[in-house]
Order: sequence, then structure tokens, then C-alpha cells
Amino acid sequence: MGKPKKQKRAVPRLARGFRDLTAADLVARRDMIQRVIEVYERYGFQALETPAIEYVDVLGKFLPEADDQPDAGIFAFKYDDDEWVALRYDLTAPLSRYVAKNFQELGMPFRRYQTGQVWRCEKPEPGRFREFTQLDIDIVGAGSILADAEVVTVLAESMEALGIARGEYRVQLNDRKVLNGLLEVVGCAAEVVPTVLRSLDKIDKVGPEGVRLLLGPGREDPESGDFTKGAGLEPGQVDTLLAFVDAPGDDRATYLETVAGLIGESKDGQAGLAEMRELDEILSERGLGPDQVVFTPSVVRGLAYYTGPVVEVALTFTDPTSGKPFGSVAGGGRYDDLVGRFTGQPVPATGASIGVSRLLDALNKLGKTDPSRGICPVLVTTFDKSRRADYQRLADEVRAAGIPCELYVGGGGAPKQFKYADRRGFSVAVVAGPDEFEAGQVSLKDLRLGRELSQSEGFAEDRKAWLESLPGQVTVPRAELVAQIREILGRHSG
RNA sequence: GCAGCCAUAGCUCAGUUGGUUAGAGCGCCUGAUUGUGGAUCAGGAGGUCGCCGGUUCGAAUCCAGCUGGCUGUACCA
Repeated sequence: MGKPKKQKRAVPRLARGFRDLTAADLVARRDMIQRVIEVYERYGFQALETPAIEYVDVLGKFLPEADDQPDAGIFAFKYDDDEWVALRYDLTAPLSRYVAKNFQELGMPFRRYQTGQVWRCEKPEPGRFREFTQLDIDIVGAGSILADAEVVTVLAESMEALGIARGEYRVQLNDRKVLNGLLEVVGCAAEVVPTVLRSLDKIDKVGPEGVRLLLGPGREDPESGDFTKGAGLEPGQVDTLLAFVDAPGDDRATYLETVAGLIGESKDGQAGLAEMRELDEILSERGLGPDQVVFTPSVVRGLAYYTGPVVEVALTFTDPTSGKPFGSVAGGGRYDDLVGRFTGQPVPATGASIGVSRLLDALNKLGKTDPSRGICPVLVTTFDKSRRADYQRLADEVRAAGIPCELYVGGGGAPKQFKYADRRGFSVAVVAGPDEFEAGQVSLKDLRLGRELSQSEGFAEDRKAWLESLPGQVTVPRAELVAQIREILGRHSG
């Protein structure tokens, strides 16, 4: 016998930026997704699932300067055949591939919804992980603004289906053509366009004066002292851009007026203005007022592939943990060039993506999720080994009534079993020992009542009396098992 | 990516100018309690002080590197 060698044990650690999700989260997420999907399907969107992995060229994520080097922001690898593959980083690129591949069979316009995990190899931050869930709708093959309006409508309706009240959310629209037109009018050089768009996007964060600096000479962050290089525009150019992005109010009429006043002869700008006018008309026809859908000049949506209207859903209430407004929980827009990468033919498309975790987080903080979902309500305790079959029958009876029920399969006596029932959050304990079986009865204990009573004063002193009176416990004829459980479960709702 | 701060038990943290067997609270396990959880009491388990080097008679403590975390910033389909 050798000495007990200290084995090098594996460390049960999580890969950076990844996490485990447990029952309460998963059930709440499932409920939320289900409610949104019901809206999607009501509008004729149909489900699609595509694989987690795609070829990197399909995702379009090779670096522009080195066409065999995948973008650092995606999880890419090679396996047996020497081809680069990657975990998908959104659901839109796979959709484009799917549509291009099955173009002949799919009648256009094609509407689909899809939910699934996506992966991004970026710096993880609080509330931001490397694996997360998206819930998308898209309409491919329809160039009309009616399609964009449909997406906007579905987004608004989804928020309301989740119990988010009007005023607690805002669907915000802008238009990439309007932005392009504005940059054209201002005379913005092509090479600074990305910097300018990024700067405009930051107005919520740094304010109009911050944007002014970012568009001009650059800005030093007051907190960290970090300097961000500016776009180097002239003051006159900056004024025009700020006049748009910082226009008073974000109701649709003001937006349309502001754009009309700034856009001049720009062809892009005029086209964008026409799109937004039509959107406003359609939304009004549908009864979607400014309490639901607004036009917001600062919505840019990064440097993505968007070509027309862009949309973002913002939650307007304050996040109690950060003290800041909750912000964006969904985004999207029109992307008319994405499918054409495969087909060579222009294929218009528009859609949006809901960030499931962020939205769920918000619902939790709004108190619009039920924390007791996902917890099994009933435990059948087992005190008499010779009654194994009876205990199984009791549990089955509860299940047959549609109430989830766990049979205690651990060891130990009564204290241990009740302790278990308490810690795991059961609502009802089914108790049956020789006395009950003898009399054809069953005892039921209201665990939630006990939890409440234990908070009250005098609990500690009177323990003996408590044990004798067994508060919250009733003994009923065996036949009334289910009815009595229902009664106890109904007590504490609300 | 860049900058600043941080890393001691499952969790939150103490740990004196570097000094011998590293502590507390909470949690966990066992018993008082083989038919009653949440209270109370008694006992117990759990730490190579993130890792690796260096300075020193001696390092949780000082120094360098690494890893991980937090905050800000940049990027974000």
C-alpha cells in the first residue's frame, strides 16, 4: 500500500465568458420565448433551425486584409478537412445562407422566426456573455416598407405580450439612407464615415457636447482620462449633424421636418425621407402611436450591413441595480445586400433580433416573471419502507392530476425529510405513516404557512407547542388527497 | 485591445512595521430530534493564503511575471 498520493484533481471551472443557467432562469426564459413566438406565429412567421456551425466564408467573417484569417470576434477553428468553420455569431447570416440555398423552393416573401444560441469571442462584461440567446424574425424577398412596418408592429406587440406596458418600452426608428444623405450633404469624407456614425451613436452616453468633441478634435474621458480620437470635421459640419441627432423630441413629425430641412438634394437622403414618411403613414394606419413607436435620429446600429430603416427597442424605465435606463433589448433593420452575396441577384430583407437574456433580466426586475415557476410544489415523504408501493401510488395520483410531484428517494428520518422539503422550496409535503395508512388517511403540510409563521415573533420560545399543534398540517381521507393539495396550493397565490 | 484597482474557507471579509499552530460571521455536515423543516444549543468538516519565480534566517504580507476578476475606455454583426 503506497501513501495516499495526492491526485491532481480537475478544477471545476467555467470557460471565460460562459455560464450555467438554472431552473428559475430556464423556465422564465422558456415562458418568455413562448409568448413571443405566439405573436410571431400569429403574423405568419414560421420556425426555422439552422446549425450552430457554419463555414467562415458563409458567415462572411474572414478579415478583409487577409482572406484566410477569421475575424477575431468569432469562435473559429479547423477540423479534419482544412476548412475554417465557426460558431454562428448571429442568426441573420445563417438565414441568408439558407435562403440563398433554397431560393427556388421558398416562395418570396419568406418570413421565418428562429431562436437559438449565438457565440461571440469578445470581452465578457457584467450581463454580457460569450454565449447568448437571440430570438429573430425576418422577412426576405420583400422590398416594400410594409415589410419593415410589419417587423416594427410585431416587435411592439411582442413587448406587450410580455406584459411590458406602453410607455415602459419604445420602438425607435431611424434610416440608414437618411444618415448617408446627411453625411453627403455635410460633405463628410468616406474614410471618416465609420468614425462619424460611431460618434452619433454615443449621444446617449456622452451627451451632445461629447458628440461635438468626437466629431471634431476628439474627446478626453473625464473619468479615465482616455483620449478618443475625433473625426476631425469642421465646426459647420458638426453643427449640421448635431442639429439632426440632437433635434428636440423624437416624435415622428418633428423627425420628418428636421430631416426635410437638412437633407437638401441628396438622393440617398430623399429616398430615406420617403421611406420614413411611408413608415409613419403605415404605422398610423395600424394605430401605432408615438407612445409605442418613435423616430429617433441617434439610432445608428453600429457599422452593420443595414441599408434602410433601422430599429431598436428600448426599455425606458430605470434599472434599479445600475440606476441607469435599461436601454436596448432588441434591434434590427433592413439589409438588402446580405443574401445577394450568395445569389448575385439583389434580394431585399428586413428583420429584427431580440436579446433574450437582457429582456429577461428586465422582466425579472419589473417583476413580470413568476419566481415560483420551475419549483416542484409537492413532495411525498417516505417514512415507512414497507409502504414503498403506497408512496409511489400517492405520488402518481398527484401527477395524474397535473400537479408536479417528487417522491423522496433519499435516506433519513422525518427531520431530514422536512428540512429537505423546506430548503428546496416545496409548497406541500405529503405525509403518510402507519397511523394514516391504518385509518385510510393522508396528512398534508402547508410548508409555506410554516415559513411565514417562523418569521413571526415568539417562534423560538414556543417550539414545543408548535410541534404539538403542527400548524398548517391537516389529515384528510385518502380520497381527498388531490383536492386538499389544490386547496393548499391556492392559498398563497398572489 | 488600453489603463487603474483587486485576488485569504462554499460566500462576505479580518489578518498589526515581514515572525512561529491563518481567524470571524454566514453557509455546510453530525447530534440533541429514528412522526415533523424554518428557532436554540453542542460538536465537526473545509484553506499548499490565485499560480510561478525572486528578496529574506523567516513571506498571506515586499518585488517581478503569469492567470483570473472588477471599473473605466475602445470595439461590438
